Amino acid sequence: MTNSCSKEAVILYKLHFLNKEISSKFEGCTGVSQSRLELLHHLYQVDEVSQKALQQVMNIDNAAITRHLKQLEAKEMIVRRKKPSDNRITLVSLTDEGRQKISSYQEEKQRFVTSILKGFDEKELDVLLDILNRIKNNIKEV
Amino acid sequence: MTNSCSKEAVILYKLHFLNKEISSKFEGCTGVSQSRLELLHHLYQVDEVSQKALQQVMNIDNAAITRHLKQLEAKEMIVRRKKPSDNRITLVSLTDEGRQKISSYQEEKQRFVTSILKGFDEKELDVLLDILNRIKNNIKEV
DNA sequence: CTAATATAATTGATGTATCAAATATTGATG
DNA sequence: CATCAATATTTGATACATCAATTATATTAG
Repeated sequence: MTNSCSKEAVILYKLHFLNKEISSKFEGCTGVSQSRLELLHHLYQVDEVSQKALQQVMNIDNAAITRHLKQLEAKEMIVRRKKPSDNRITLVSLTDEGRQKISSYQEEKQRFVTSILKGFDEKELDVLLDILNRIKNNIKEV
Repeated sequence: MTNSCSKEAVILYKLHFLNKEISSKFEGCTGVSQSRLELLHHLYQVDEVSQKALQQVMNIDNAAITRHLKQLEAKEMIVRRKKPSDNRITLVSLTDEGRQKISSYQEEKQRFVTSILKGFDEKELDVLLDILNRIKNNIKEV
């Protein structure tokens, strides 16, 4: 892959590779997947949300939300109830146990991310953030 | 996700998000997944390889290789045969049609990656490459 | 030579994502 | 009010990855 490819192609390849590695290690270190923790993080910041709202903020498929929540419900980390004023809508909220558990996940995550970005100073982090934002904007136009 | 998080955590999140977007658009633009094209690219550069060797260079699970190849074989893009001197080993090679098709995939990929990295000059690409390499090295030690 | 071990590939179970179709409920219109 | 359209969620089919167990073959030690 490294030879006979444009520099851009190598970057794309490395991004892909990196992400696979990160996802795998993330789960190993924190005990939860990135997506799952992101979902929990959103719930952490509110009292109650509809699945629809969750789905939109997470930019993930409806079906995936349903399935995540089903599992989290089974583990008693969240509760769901129908919105009284509109029975189409399901409202989701964390249980107390859920809320507690997230704190420790977040700590693990912070430890993880610090080690991944070890050796980067503030200025470099900003450069990287800027790069990621620019790529994100480029993607939107594809 | 953007609030109440360390800069590092935001970067991790954005990397994750970016990759999801890229994967999705990549497939839409090129008609093939990143992994699949990477596999084909490796095959493109050699005459014949064992599945084992493919698996190692791609850093992907054995089972995933088997299943990719099964599909590619069904589409007549590759052929497989047992290595005569060791029947445990399966050797894989592209068909002529496979070889042709890859060329057009690669063109699409180049178009795609160029648009994703639009606005980045040579020096910035090097900076990004360097960053990705450093992160990769950090991950190895986690 | 035969039993134990190692290697390569495959298969089955599982996790997480997608899309498309089905279901339930609400709202709006003739 | 009856029907039709819109909205939220769920389910089923598919894709692609993992791990663990299985199969087939080769190698090695006794």
